[in-house]
Amino acid sequence: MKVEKISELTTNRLSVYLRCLNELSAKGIKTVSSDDLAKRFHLNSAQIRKDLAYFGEFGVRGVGYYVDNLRQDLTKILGLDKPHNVGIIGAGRMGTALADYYEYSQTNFSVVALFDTDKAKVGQKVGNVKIHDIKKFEELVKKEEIDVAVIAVPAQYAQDILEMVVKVGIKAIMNFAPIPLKAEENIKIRTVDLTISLESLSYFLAQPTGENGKIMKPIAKNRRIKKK
Amino acid sequence: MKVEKISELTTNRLSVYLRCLNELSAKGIKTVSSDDLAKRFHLNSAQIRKDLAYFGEFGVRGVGYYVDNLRQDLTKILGLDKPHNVGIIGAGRMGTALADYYEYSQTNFSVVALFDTDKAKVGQKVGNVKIHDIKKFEELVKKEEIDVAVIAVPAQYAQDILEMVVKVGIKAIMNFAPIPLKAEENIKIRTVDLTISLESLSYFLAQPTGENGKIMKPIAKNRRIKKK
DNA sequence: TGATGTGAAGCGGTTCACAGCC
DNA sequence: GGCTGTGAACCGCTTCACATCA
Repeated sequence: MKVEKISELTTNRLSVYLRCLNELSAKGIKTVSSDDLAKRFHLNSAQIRKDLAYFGEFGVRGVGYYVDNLRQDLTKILGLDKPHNVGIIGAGRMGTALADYYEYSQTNFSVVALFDTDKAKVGQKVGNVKIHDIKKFEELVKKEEIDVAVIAVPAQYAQDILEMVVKVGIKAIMNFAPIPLKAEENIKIRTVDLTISLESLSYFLAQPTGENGKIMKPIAKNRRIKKK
Repeated sequence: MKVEKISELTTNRLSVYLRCLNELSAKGIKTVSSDDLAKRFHLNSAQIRKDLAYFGEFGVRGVGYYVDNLRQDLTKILGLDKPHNVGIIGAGRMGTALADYYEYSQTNFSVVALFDTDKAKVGQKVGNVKIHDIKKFEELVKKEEIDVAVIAVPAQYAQDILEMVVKVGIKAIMNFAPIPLKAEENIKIRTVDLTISLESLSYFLAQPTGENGKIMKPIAKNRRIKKK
């Protein structure tokens, strides 16, 4: 077992493995080999083994992995056995949508408060979640034991909001503002940038495609004739 | 200039560069060097130059890049000068939130239709966008010239929906179902998995942190004592 | 002189392939 | 015999460093 730092790519895949195992478990399957798992879900068996090996020896040679044991182990590794309270900052379209979405997805995260500067919104509710004045953020973080913040404000305010959030002691942040945020090393920021995602589809659609539909090459766009 | 295939990492960064240039342009700045750009926005100057070099020679040695020229070039490379019509499949929380969100974000994408199987939803409107019966998908794709699909249905239906979407000739898909989808090579699928994002925060919060707050190492979770 | 464009080096993640163990 | 756990090979992306050119 390695004790080096684990790549986020690895932990993301653990989430995927856990889902796969949940499916298998629901089907009543008791053990699974890395090869079997890989074939069923279009994964790579060597990668599964390597990812798991970072955290311990979960398999049995000649047999594979015990589905339910591994499910429990991954749940614990991912911290999905501990509850967290979420505060969403920005009660605009994105913020309210996320509040609504997360409220009804059964996870270990529960949304306990929304925050906004707009007086007209403060006091209203989205589902069962109340919208508070952003000035009450610190107070609510203490009272509701919020340990995760979701930033869903316009890009230009995002960095300032982040700094406020960090100052209050929150260490895990999900950012939906289309801008990369900067914080210290020990703060975890996960940015979901829907604009970049759309623009990557736009790029794809803008490509000239060959017979087989594959992207052939970029459009030459030189303003000058290349000497070499 | 290279003509190899371009990594998605590169094109994602082009989106970022374009935003940065828009900011500079708004400030009235006319030229910028890769070093300057990198320092202002916490990027890497060599990477900026390399990314741009895939598409042509946009810079002037000894000067840098002309902000407005480069903005235009990137806009064209990313295909942001051409409009696209989007159909969102799944008028649940996620689908309606996205419809609402995208409708008011000024991009070259416009949401023209929502689709659902639920008869109670069909006929209703989200903002200005009507919800249609999923059976009318092909018809609407033709009529409204939809060329981008957003999949916002529960995980278990996502793969089937994808296949329906592809069959109708759509080549660019954004997937919000928490499951990796499989399609042919010439189809572009961009998956945004909010569950994995949350679980990665969960993992982070579950880690034992040292003095400096850094993640020290994974929890040893071996069921057996390691022999070696 | 100053900044680009780019080959080469460096680095991290993935895949291979097999020794070791059940 | 079968499957894990893992060193080694491989591959692709990032960063360096400098020849090139306005």
